[in-house]
Amino acid sequence: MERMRESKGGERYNHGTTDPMNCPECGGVSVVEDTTRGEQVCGGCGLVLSDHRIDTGAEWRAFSSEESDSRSRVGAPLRLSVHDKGLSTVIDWRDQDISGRRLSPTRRSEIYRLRKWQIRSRVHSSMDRNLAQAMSELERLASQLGIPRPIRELAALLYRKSLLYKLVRGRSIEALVAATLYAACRIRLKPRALDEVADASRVSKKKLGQCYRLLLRTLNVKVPLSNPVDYVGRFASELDLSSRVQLRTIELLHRSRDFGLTIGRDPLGLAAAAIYVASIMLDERRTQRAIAQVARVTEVTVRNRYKELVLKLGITTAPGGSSLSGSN
DNA sequence: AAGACGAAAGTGGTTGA
DNA sequence: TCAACAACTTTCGTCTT
Repeated sequence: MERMRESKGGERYNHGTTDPMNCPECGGVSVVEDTTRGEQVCGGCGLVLSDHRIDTGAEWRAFSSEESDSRSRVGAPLRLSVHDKGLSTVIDWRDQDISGRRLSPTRRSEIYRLRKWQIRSRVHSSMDRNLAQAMSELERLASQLGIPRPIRELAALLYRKSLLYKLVRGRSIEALVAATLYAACRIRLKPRALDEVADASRVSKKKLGQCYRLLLRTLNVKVPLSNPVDYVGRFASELDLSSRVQLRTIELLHRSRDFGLTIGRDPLGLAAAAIYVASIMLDERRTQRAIAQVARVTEVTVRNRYKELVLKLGITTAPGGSSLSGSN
């Protein structure tokens, strides 16, 4: 019972959002919500994962459905990718009240003072300044890579955690932001190539890789092994291939995994080669160069994987030349 | 001419002594 | 710390369609 009360090292987990991570203590995934206490507790070892959770439910009671409908709350949802979670007050620069009337001179000087302090207080600590900068970099990077909102929010959460662990010390904000985004994509099974993320940010691939590994080690985040199948959808749509080709590609990848062809191989190259084979099989041929470009590997790698695939899966080249047929 | 193929040399990361 | 190693890249010449 005593164990239930201890919160890990003064750390605060995200409040009011779903934590996608396992328990840092036992790695368990069964998280129990204790709504009366406002706590999130690991069902495996009893560690309190977060306390002071925000009750997002209504604070009023309604006794009829009309009453329930007539009461509501408005406002933007909490967003972790905005440094103050979108909660801060904004004082307009216009000297007008809500209905557009001009303010009296005394009122105006009062608002002027309020505005000044509001701006001063918004970014008050070094941590907030860091967050503000990091979150704008995150937005820039994520929109350049076309990464959807939920993954950005997860990246923001990872960044907030790494700030708590003081990982940014001695590293560039850009590198850590890029690393959190890369990790978030992989956690949500929408992996991007390390190259791709490094290109979009001003961070070298090496730095990015170092930051990423540090992130995993320190935050104890479990990232699923990168699976070539996860790349198929994106590559296929970039190459304008039909869903038939996608399905065939996935089938080929499953079979090649059974043959042990995937061990130690770059998943990007595997996905590329499988797409190449499937595109020929289903008569939607794309060139090795085009596929290699999309997958960010070289044609040589596509060729090598393709050769292995054809050899081990017993796919034969028909006398006609370019058409391939599987032997099941 | 474009695309595919293959050889050779070079690169960065991992492993084991 | 260093050498060996596997996987991958780059480059370039040749063959095929």
